[in-house]
Formats: sequence, C-alpha cells, structure tokens
Amino acid sequence: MVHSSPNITLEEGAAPLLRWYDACRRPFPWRETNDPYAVWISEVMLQQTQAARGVEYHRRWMRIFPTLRSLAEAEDDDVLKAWEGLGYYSRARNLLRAARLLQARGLATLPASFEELRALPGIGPYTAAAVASIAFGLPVPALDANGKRVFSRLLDLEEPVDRRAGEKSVLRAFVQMLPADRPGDFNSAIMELGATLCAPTSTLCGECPLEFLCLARLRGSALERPVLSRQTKSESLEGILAVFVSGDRVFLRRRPPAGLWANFEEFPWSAPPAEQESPLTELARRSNADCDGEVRCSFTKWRLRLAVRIVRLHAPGDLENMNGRWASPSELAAATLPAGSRKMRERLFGEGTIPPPPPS
DNA sequence: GTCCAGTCGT
DNA sequence: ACGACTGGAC
Repeated sequence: MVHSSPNITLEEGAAPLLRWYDACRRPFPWRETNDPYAVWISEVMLQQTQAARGVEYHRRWMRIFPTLRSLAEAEDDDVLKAWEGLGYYSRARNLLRAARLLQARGLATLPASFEELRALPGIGPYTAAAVASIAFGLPVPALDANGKRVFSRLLDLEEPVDRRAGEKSVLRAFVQMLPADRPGDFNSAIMELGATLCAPTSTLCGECPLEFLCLARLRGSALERPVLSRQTKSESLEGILAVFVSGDRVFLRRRPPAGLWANFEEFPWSAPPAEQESPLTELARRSNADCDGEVRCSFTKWRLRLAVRIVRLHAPGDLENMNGRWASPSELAAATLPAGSRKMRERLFGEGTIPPPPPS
C-alpha cells in the first residue's frame, strides 16, 4: 500500500527499515564484528570495491594485520602487497599513516569521536561517520552515494544532490530518520537498500520497507532521481556585446526562429565559437566606441565575458536592414531577454544611459 | 569510449 | 569549487 496516510513522517521509516535489514542483510565478515579497526578497514576497502569482491581482501587483510598495532608495525611493502589488486594505493598508504599516527600517540584503538576520526589521513566525512556509528554507536549520518540516491527518492528531490543545497536537504531528512538506538545498523541499512533494492537504474519497490513513505514511488519518478548538476567542464570565452543607442532608444536584435533562445530579443553579441560574429557586432567592434565594462554570463557549457561597446548613432536608419527594432525605454523594460542582456538592461537603466521608464 | 566514486590537494 | 586518483560498470 502506498501512502495510506497523508501525515506520514520520516521517523516512521526507521523501524521497518531496521526490520528489513535484520532479515535480509547480506552476511559480510565486517558485519560480524564491532571491532573499530575491522570496521575502518572495511569502509576504506568498500570505498572503491563492490562488497562481494571486498570480502576476500578483508579476510586476508585481517589475517595478515589483525590489529591496529600489527598494522602500525608493518612494513610499507607488506601493506601495499596486501592491497595489491584493489587500486587506489594512496588509501593503503593512508591506512598505514593513520595507524602509525595513532600508535605514536600511544593509542591502542581508533578514537571514538567523529571529529578525531575525520582528522586522520584517508578519512573524510563519510568514513568518519561510518566508523563512528557502526563501531562506536554514535548517532551521525554516514552519507554516501547510496544514501543520496535513497533519500533523493524518498523526498522526490529536484535539487541536484551534488550541490550544497541538495546535500543539505538529504542530510536533514537522513538525520530526521536516524534512530538514536541503532545508528550504525541504520546507516548500513540505508546503504544496503541502495545496493540491493534502490539501485541506480533499477528498483524493486515492491520489496522496499520504505515504499510507504517514498514520494518518488508515489509519483513514478524514482529513476529520475537523484538529479545531478552538470558535470561537463565549462569553457571560458571572451566576446563583445553591442549596445546601439539613438536618442533614448536602443537596438534589440531578434534571434532566429530555431536554435538557442529561438525568437528571443537581445543585445547583439558574439563570442565564437558559441556565438558567431555578425554584421552588428563587427560594426560595433570597428566603431571607435570605448569599451564600457563587461558583462559576465554563462549558458550550457560556456562561461562568457563580453566587453560592452556602447555605440551612439545619429541616424538609426543605418541599421534598417538588420533583423531587430529600435526599442523605446518602456519597450526595453517590457522585453523578455536572456540573462546576459537582462544584466545589460539593468545597467543601462541604473547608470542612466537610458532614462528608466516610470513604473507602470 | 563515458560516467561514477570518497578523499586530497590546490 | 574543481581536478586527480584508479578501476569497474555500462
């Protein structure tokens, strides 16, 4: 049954989730122990390895280096040998560095606080929270990619989870559901859910213990979550933005009926190869008008810095063959413009280059 | 070939 | 905030 009550809160998810985890969790060796050292090793290994593949490495590692002390006293080469095949060897080196650091401080085990764990080499927010909760029972959320996926679906979150706002939303929900009595099992259960039922490109919602409070399930949007912000690298371009002025009117060109910003009006601009030079921008470039600051804007993958040229024409007819119009101040104010031109319009009105029309 | 994952270095 | 690391999944 989906959403039998309109007043379901996230807290109600913890108990069913833990019941499901108790019944269905996969029996990994690191789940048989609360030894902080064993938990730490497993979390670092699992950062880049599927759990099934990590099992043998973890068993072997615990046989060769069964305690924090044995690791701290090990030879570099032996440690790297035990890691061989897992890749990301800096993580093995960080394990060793951390073990020796603790040994040098006279500590026989890992510190039982999120902040102290977080300060060790190779331990970031995720690993610190995982060890703190699983080994020490501290109520901190261990948020990894699984958790981001699960909670972005529970909330049907449209914010990108790889941006600050989206991650904050996810963490808020996570902490709200996190039970004080079994935080470690809860963190493991969220990750187990993401690894088995709530996978990136397939879901088994019918078996999910949180189906009853999942908004994405309700709306059929599970596979659209999580939303990620654009990862494509942006490219910086320099170009020109032309403001033709005649009296109190400015020239707005109309964009072609297809493609980027189809049919929009805007100040003529160019920034090859994102936007080719046009007769208008060439005219502005060749005019002796001084540059008057710049406008920055970005779209798709481009980041633009456009040098502003204000070109005063005494005979507006010079542009009569161009596709566009001479806009009065009120027409300019009413026009629908893309972001860059909008910034330019604000500046023209703000600096009094064009008299701002009275507010309608 | 492209995307993804925690942490570190910049 | 962004790329490097590195191997696996797709």
